Amino acid sequence: MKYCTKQGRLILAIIAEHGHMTAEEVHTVAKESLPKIAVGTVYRVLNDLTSDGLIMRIPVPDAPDRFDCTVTPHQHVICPDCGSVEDLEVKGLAELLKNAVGRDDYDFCLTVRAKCSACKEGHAEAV
Amino acid sequence: MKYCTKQGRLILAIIAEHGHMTAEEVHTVAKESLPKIAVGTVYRVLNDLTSDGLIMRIPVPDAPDRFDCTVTPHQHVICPDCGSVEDLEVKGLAELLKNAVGRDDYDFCLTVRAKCSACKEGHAEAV
DNA sequence: AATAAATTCAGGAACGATTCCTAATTCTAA
DNA sequence: TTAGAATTAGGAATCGTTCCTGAATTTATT
Repeated sequence: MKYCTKQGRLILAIIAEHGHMTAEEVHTVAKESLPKIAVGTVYRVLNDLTSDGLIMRIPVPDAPDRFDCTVTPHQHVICPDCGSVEDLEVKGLAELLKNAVGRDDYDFCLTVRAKCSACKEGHAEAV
Repeated sequence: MKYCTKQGRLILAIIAEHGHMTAEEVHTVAKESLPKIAVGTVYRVLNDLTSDGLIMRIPVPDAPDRFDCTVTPHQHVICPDCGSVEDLEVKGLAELLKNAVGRDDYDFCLTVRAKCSACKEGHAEAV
């Protein structure tokens, strides 16, 4: 239980409060409380928390991974312009996938790229 | 049309023949025909081909991207052990997603992590 | 509480995939 | 064939992330 240290508890709290943060963002916020905390520590703790299932990693193509504390299975919509992340529930996805893959022992990750409402209004074109 | 050069045509042909290759693999094969071809060229051409829609990029979390010449929309199963990639058709996925996202202007990428049959037999545990 | 052993950390170097830069090469058109 | 444009090779630079090392902190033992 690596997250039972000062740094670990802080990082877990940060992820719980804000969602969908990159490791760098976590580091920035963490430094407010622990000014000397190192990037390496943040990455290590994030990895530990992920393997313990307390947070989940959101791999983002062509951008730094993000971390989310929600345990409920859900997907993500990423804005290609500003990089913001929103949760997305796709009902029936698990079932559909199980049929397609033909077995149970798998992991998957689905990310949708779509402009967030803010970026959509600001610009003319859609993705 | 950047792929109308010697290098471009070669790379397109390589992707068409083998599937799911990483840029490095493409480079290795390409050097058999064009020994002086540079990695940068491979990456640039792959990007050009991708934006022109002639090939598709498969982003693989924690591993180099792969490129596929199939244009039919389909997903991929990646073996966490050996890194091999297989195609996967998930019927009804597009429709399901359209409903979840609530609009049309989006891109998405779904990758499943599951042991390939070879790796599954070799080892005891499933993912 | 003092000390030894173990864990965790900060800091920074190293890494791998990819992009960017520049000078040299190759193509194009007249 | 020669100027001008486009593309290349080669390698340096970038960026997210991991790895390494000695220092700091925690834990266990007495």
